[in-house]
Amino acid sequence: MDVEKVPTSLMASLQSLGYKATAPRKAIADLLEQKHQGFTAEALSEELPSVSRATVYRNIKLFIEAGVVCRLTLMDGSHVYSVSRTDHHHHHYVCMDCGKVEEFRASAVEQFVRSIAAELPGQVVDHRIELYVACDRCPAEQAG
Amino acid sequence: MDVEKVPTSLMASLQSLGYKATAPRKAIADLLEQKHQGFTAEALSEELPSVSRATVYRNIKLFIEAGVVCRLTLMDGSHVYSVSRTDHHHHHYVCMDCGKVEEFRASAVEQFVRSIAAELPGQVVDHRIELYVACDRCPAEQAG
DNA sequence: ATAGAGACGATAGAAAGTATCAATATGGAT
DNA sequence: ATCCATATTGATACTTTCTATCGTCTCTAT
Repeated sequence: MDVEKVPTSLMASLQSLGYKATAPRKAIADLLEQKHQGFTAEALSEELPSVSRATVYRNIKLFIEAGVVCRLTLMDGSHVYSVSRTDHHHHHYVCMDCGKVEEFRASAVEQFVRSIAAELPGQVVDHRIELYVACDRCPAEQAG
Repeated sequence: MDVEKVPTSLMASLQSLGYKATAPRKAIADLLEQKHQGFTAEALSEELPSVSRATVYRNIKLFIEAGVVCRLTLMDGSHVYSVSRTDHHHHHYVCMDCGKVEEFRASAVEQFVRSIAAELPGQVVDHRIELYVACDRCPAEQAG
């Protein structure tokens, strides 16, 4: 289990895909840089009243496409988004109470996926692993 | 990786929780017994025009509560439901093409989850593992 | 400075699921 | 077998989350 920080700015990652550096986009990127909890699209939109809701949704999609934001599914089926701090394939655990999201990598999982894949007909195209936790320090960690 | 069939009827599983055996409920249960692909709530509703959409949704929730139906999240974030054929804790793989859902158990995964849990602050409350596959035999397997 | 692709805001609409509530059906008690 | 309390249903309105449309505006390459 390890995580490597990749400090490239979120805006830069969109620009490298050819997307323009517009003001609303920068505002979203700047806000995302601060985020260390999972967030809903709606909440993000509310934090940026100067940016149209449609634009917030559009850009979340682009950030996901660029690989710098991930969408998680909570136990109730709702979605939260999380800024990715690593370049590498990884999975997430989410605190059900404070919304904090952490990334992990574990070769054991990937190995398991490969071994399952070998037993199945066809190809394993992708996989998703999510852990839902109740972190001990929630009350102390409520922040952006 | 193994699967144990539990042939108890879906209706019986609701009745054992104290829910009544109504005609719409039976119709839903009967249809579910046939299902070997994942399905959306909407599609199920369309297959049962004699049952109100609200009743279909309500009962899917009850079947999930009873542990005989599971909700999966596809890669695009949409939800499909799948009839569970086992009593035991398990995970799923879904064919992205034909919608077929299979259950698997693998002690390696559970062991991994325990080992991750040991490294985290707090408790791992739950976990979800989903594999997305493209099964070789899709065209031959399109059926209810 | 300009032009054209890309992006934006505003708003309407789609998709998926939930709430409300009057009418009905079920299952246990009699 | 009948009755009754309560669970359940259907119809519909509503909510939430997200997408499409479209006319206008803004980047960025030249």
